Order: sequence, then structure tokens, then C-alpha cells
Amino acid sequence: MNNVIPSCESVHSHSDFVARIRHDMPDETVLYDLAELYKLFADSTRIKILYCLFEDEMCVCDIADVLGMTSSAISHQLRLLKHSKLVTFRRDGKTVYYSLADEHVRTIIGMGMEHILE
Amino acid sequence: MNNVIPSCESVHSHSDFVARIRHDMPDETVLYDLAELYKLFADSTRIKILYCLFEDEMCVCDIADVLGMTSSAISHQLRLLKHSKLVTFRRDGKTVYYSLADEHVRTIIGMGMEHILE
DNA sequence: CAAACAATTGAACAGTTGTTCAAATGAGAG
DNA sequence: CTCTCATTTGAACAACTGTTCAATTGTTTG
Repeated sequence: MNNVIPSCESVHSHSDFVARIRHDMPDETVLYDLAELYKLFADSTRIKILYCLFEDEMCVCDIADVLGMTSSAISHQLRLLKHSKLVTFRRDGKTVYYSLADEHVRTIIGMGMEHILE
Repeated sequence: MNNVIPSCESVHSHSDFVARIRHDMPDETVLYDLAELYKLFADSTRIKILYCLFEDEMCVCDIADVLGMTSSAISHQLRLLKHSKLVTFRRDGKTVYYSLADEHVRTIIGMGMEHILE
């Protein structure tokens, strides 16, 4: 399980340090989930959709209209956001209104925005 | 530029609302950069690398050793993190030590971690 | 100089992702 | 029921991404 790579460890004798870092690392599953979360923010279409929902709930075709894209493309992305509980929806007749699931999304995007504008 | 899609707008007359949302949307370039930033956190290998650097500066082969991957794979990822100013490095003889460029990275990952563990 | 080693680089490959297109579903109106 | 329209879905496709492999660069040591 260790020593997959014949590294500088043998020369530098960093093995204790390496073992400690490896021990302190969060579980593989947690790190995977964390990456999955960031993936959702790693596409500008999805960020635009979330920005729309910052202001108010919106139906799919209005979002599509704002972004200049097809309802199909938006619906596919909303499906991902819905699946990971970042947005919720309510149906009113033929139209489906989407909104932010909680305020956490706003904070995370605000955080990133703050970083790139510094 | 508008009306790419014959949407529900014509029926619902949401055009004013749509126009306002579109106006309030940040610039395309900003949203693109924001997505690019999140892309860096959207891979568990890169997150693991950053976690290593949370504790201390580390050389490439020790990071590779901790993650059980090749130095080449790690170096490719460090190149991306370096390019976007998330990590810096110093050379000491043959080995190159990488470290976090600033504390912002820690905050962003902490934020995401907080979200998935709630 | 040559040998050894840490790190980097480029090409190639498989795996993933976002959009499009066509078809299907769900709901109101005639 | 049929028609219309908002939305969803699945398949297909191109574009992108992460790892591997081989070759190269940079540095120290003999």
C-alpha cells in the first residue's frame, strides 16, 4: 500500500513526515465529495443559472432566455444542481419555478468572487 | 442578440424581468474566471495536494509519495495550481518545495468542507 | 566530464462533460 | 380527446481533463 513509488524518501528519510501528512488527510470519500461540490461551480453556465436565482425564483425558459440558450441545455444543468440539493423547485401549471435551496450557495460564490476580484 | 429562443416570454410577458436579470449579471469574463477558479478545486488530486500544503511546504516526490502517485502526475497538477497563483515554490538544490501562495485557498476549501459536512 | 536523481514537459490515451437534437412527459385550454 | 406549450429525457457528438509514458531539463556529486 505504501512505497508505490521509489521516491526521494529513501534518500531524504522523509518517511515520518510523509506518514503524518498521510494520516492527517481527510477520508478519500470526503475529498471526493468536496471535489464533486466544486465541480458544480466549475462551469460558467451553472454559475449564471445560480446568479439568476440570487434575485428571485425563475422558470426554465426565462433562465434560458436570459442566458441565450435552449431550455434543454438549462434543464440538463438544473438537473445536476437539483440532484446535489443546491436548488429546489415548485410546479405551477405548466411552468416549473426554480430557486436556491439555501444561502450557502450565495456564500460560496461570493467567496470565489471576492478572491478573483482582489 | 435577444430572442434567440421563442420562449414563454411572449406568453408570460416576462421581458422586463428578464432584461433586468440580464443587466444585473456580472460580466462574461468575470463569470468565466470564477468558473476557472472553481475548476482547480474540482479534482480530488488537486485538493489532496493543497491539503498536504496546509501543513507545511513539501517537495514534489513527497507529495507523490503521500498520494501514491507518480511525480509526473503531481507535477502536471502543480503546474496548474502554480499558473493560477494558488501555490508558490522555492528550489533547494535538486528538490523543489511547494507551498500555499496565500491563506485564501485554505478559506475556500474550509468553506466547501463545512458545506458537505453539515 | 559522466552518472544519479528530482522535476518538468509533450504526446497520447481513456474517461468525463456540456450542448444539441429528437422524442417523450406533464399540464392547461379548446 | 386533441392541441399547445413548458419541461424533461436519452443518445450522440465534440471538446476538455487527468494520468501515463518517454524524453528532457536542471542540479549535485564523483
